[in-house]
Amino acid sequence: MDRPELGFLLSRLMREVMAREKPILDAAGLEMWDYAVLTALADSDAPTQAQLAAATGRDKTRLIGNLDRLEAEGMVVRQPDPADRRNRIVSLTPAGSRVLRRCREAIEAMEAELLADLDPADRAAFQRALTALVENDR
Amino acid sequence: MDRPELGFLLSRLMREVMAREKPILDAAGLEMWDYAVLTALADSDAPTQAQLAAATGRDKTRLIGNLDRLEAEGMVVRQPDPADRRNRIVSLTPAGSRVLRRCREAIEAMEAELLADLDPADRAAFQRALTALVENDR
DNA sequence: TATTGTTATACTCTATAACTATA
DNA sequence: TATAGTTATAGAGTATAACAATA
Repeated sequence: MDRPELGFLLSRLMREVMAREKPILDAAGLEMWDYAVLTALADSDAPTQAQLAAATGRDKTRLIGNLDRLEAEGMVVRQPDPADRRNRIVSLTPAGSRVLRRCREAIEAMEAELLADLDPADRAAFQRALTALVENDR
Repeated sequence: MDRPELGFLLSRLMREVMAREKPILDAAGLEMWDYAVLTALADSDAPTQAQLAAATGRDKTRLIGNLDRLEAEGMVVRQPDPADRRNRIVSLTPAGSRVLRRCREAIEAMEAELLADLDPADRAAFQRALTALVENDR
């Protein structure tokens, strides 16, 4: 066949990455989206739920279930914004930070293994290109 | 933040690619999965539905709706396999081939544009790495 | 009995529109 | 009136099990 299309390759690789992430997140009691939310929280500074929804590309109504669960498990807290009490500021708890760090380390190790067979120069170019493509489409 | 994770980057890029494919497929009256099925058909040789399901990574029960629609629109035909009449052999019609070729050309042009800003060496390495990663995880 | 394709069912995920409380 | 967060509802997508025809 022709060279496979980008969409085809990306979806296959995405499926593989998710399959390898699943046991790690399961062990931490996290769903895929919980992890995305925790990661976004670690990278932002005291976001409102609306800002957090935008940062994760998740709809604000769908974010709520994740936050409910994460809050019930003590990984995040929601506090009213004194400046505008319609907003709720979301932040990581120490427990949430710990869980996130553990997952992140395991996932980075998994990714290193996944990429291990690549030629080192190709690996670097791959990561550089991927980052650039995502930056461009912002 | 740390370097973004592979899963994060892949999902963002995947989302962008799908967003750019959508108008092309809409114009052809195809859903995303219809296109995947047509592509797999062009690359395989007279597959049964089970083989086609495996090739697309789609469950056999979910494939049926796509085939029903594609057959109703005259893009594929299902014929009983004379050698084993439990099987149904799926094949592209000339009309299906035409639609597929038009979409494929448009999508390849879209991808070329998407990758146009990359350094040429990085672009080649990116495609090489992506292909290798998908091959490995087969 | 096992397998291919199909249908039926329940379950999850998603999108949309109300609702509340604040502004 | 408009906005942030929440809830409710309906729709799409998915997984699973059963079924008919054939081997």
